[in-house]
Amino acid sequence: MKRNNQTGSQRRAKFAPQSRPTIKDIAQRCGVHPSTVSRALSTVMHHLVAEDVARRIQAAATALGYRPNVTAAGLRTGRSGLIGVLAPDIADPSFPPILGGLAETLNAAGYATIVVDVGPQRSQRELVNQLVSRGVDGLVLASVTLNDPVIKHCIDASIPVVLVSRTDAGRRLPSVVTDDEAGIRLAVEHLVSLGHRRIGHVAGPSDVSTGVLRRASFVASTARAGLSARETMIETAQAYARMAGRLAALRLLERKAPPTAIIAANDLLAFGTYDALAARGLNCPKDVSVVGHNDMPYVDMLSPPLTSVRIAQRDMGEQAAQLLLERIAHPVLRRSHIVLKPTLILRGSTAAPGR
Amino acid sequence: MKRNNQTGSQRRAKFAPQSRPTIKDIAQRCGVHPSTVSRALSTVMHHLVAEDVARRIQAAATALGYRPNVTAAGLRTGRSGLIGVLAPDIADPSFPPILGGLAETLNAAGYATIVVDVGPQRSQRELVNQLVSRGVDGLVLASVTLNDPVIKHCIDASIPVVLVSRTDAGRRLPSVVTDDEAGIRLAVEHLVSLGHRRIGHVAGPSDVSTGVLRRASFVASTARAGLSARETMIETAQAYARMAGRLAALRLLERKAPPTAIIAANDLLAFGTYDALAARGLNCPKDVSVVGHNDMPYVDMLSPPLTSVRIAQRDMGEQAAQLLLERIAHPVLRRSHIVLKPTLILRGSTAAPGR
DNA sequence: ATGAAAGCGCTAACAG
DNA sequence: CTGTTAGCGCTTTCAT
Repeated sequence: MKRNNQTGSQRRAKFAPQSRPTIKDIAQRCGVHPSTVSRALSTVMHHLVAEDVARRIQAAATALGYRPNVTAAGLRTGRSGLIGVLAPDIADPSFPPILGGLAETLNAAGYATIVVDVGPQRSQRELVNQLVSRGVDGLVLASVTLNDPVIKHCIDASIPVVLVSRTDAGRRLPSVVTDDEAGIRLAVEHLVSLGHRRIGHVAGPSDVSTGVLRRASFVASTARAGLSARETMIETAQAYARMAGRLAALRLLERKAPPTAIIAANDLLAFGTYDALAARGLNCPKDVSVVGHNDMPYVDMLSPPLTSVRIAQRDMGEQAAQLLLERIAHPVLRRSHIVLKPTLILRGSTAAPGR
Repeated sequence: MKRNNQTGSQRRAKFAPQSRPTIKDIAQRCGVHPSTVSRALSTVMHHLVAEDVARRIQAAATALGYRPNVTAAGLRTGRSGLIGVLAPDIADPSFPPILGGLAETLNAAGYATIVVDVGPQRSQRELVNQLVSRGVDGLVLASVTLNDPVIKHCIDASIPVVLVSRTDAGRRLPSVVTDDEAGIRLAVEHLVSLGHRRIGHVAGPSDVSTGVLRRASFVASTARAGLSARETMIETAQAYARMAGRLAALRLLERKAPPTAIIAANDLLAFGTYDALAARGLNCPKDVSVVGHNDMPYVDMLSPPLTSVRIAQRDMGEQAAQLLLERIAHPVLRRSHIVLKPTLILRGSTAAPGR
């Protein structure tokens, strides 16, 4: 049952781009023209070929272990079947679910994804260019800042793009995000209903949409709940990272009238807030309640289990993929911004103010 | 300052594979032959072209915003610059660090990675075939089972492959793994030194190397420490997942002489063990000590903070990438198996046996 | 140092 | 229904 390598090895004398059987090998073996093979193997052109010939070709293909060279096909058709994904930080546990939703939907449509972790300082422009060089058919950006130059770059290059998780300031590109306003409102209302009045916010970076929108919602929601500006306080974290959250939370706790509850703009910042409380010998939730955002996997295992705003990450990924597929099919720049509703998951980190 | 699209749009009358400038456009603009442009833009062939011509070409390239089509280049050279990575579960927080190490090293060498999440039931063979269809230059498998048919498939197809995290039974492919034997031995010695004698093991799935090796080490290490077979007990989890860990741990706790300490084959199983203890109203570490494995990010935030065997994930990724690059350069099947030393990180989940 | 020519594997327009 | 022809964008002989 050993395979015949003859045809494969004779060809390609000078350079050896591919050692697997090609459409030509099958054609030769079946005594037909390569294009007939191409047609027989294509689902869409399949009907143009005689039943029995098609069967013979199929058989030969499997016998030779033929695998189409999608790269070559792509060169011809101009579509690579590749989607580039730019992620802010793969190590952030809130990202995998989004990626899961993205990949599943895109795979189902025949696309593969190239995920690139945008490092701290790396230029997204350059990364986009590299992906374009690879011929990606579309881009998912999970990493944009509010006035990111990459937005204009993508628009100029007229690449199908969808933003996920974050939007740009001008809403120039289609996006799928969570309702940041609603998420923080839920958190504020919950804390106020527990009796908190001095509430602090560990805000996310001010150059990303989630950071500013959640912050704005904190201001608006606390005001609507009747809290005075003096009772509410905000410290901004430099990054969505545990250490940055710790530093910001420490600043909140140093105030003369420190908060009895802290809303963190994301769970990693909430982790840092836990650290800050521990460092100050404060108990959560007895001394200070904490609410996170994103409801990362396993935050129920913390001590205390983290009350957090759950966002539909997987859904977000799926919808973004869907939007991108539409965009690829119809490159019209109709704006569409999908906003998903969050829910508040109550756990042990919030309680009525102590004392 | 608007770009001249003439050349780009005139060409390609019938189909429109690419709307960006090509090597031809530059050649035309500079009054040279396309091959000269190719040479001028290639770092290795660059010396074959006159200094000033090269400069003119470079200038034209940047002016037009030229991006080489690596797909076309790949078709010609037979190398795509793509590496496929098969992951068992992207959502598992121990994976991102490995991926980080992989991607960084491979990117530095000019490769991009396509990460594919091997779902529960999906055939790895088929996924490998899809990646081969995409022309990947090499494969990193983080997902192999002990007698995985995909191994033979890859060997037969003579694709450069490196295993990471797990090995196959026959050690037929190069691999980078942690020293499973040493990791569990550290855990056992630690617990024995604390005074534990009845120790349980929540073993990983018996079809993956980490599962059986850690289990074997548990048996050997406890024996070497002088524990009898009656004092040690093992329950196997069906998967590296929290729920599976919970079920296995519950079985351990149901024994007539339950363990005073449990070593989980990985942190996710340790999470499940925490759940089981909580369900039985037992305190960790007072009633039962727990040791995890992998030292996932943020396990220090659990209650109690998880004592865990730390493995050098990032390093693992880097070394695997290195190995793969060598393998691509020299496809000789010299076996090389890199084993990284783990360390035990002591935290609050282990203490002397209670009462 | 440069141009000419060929071709990687595949698909699609055009004939018949 | 099938063969012919052409060519995607690029690299690499082979001649100058």
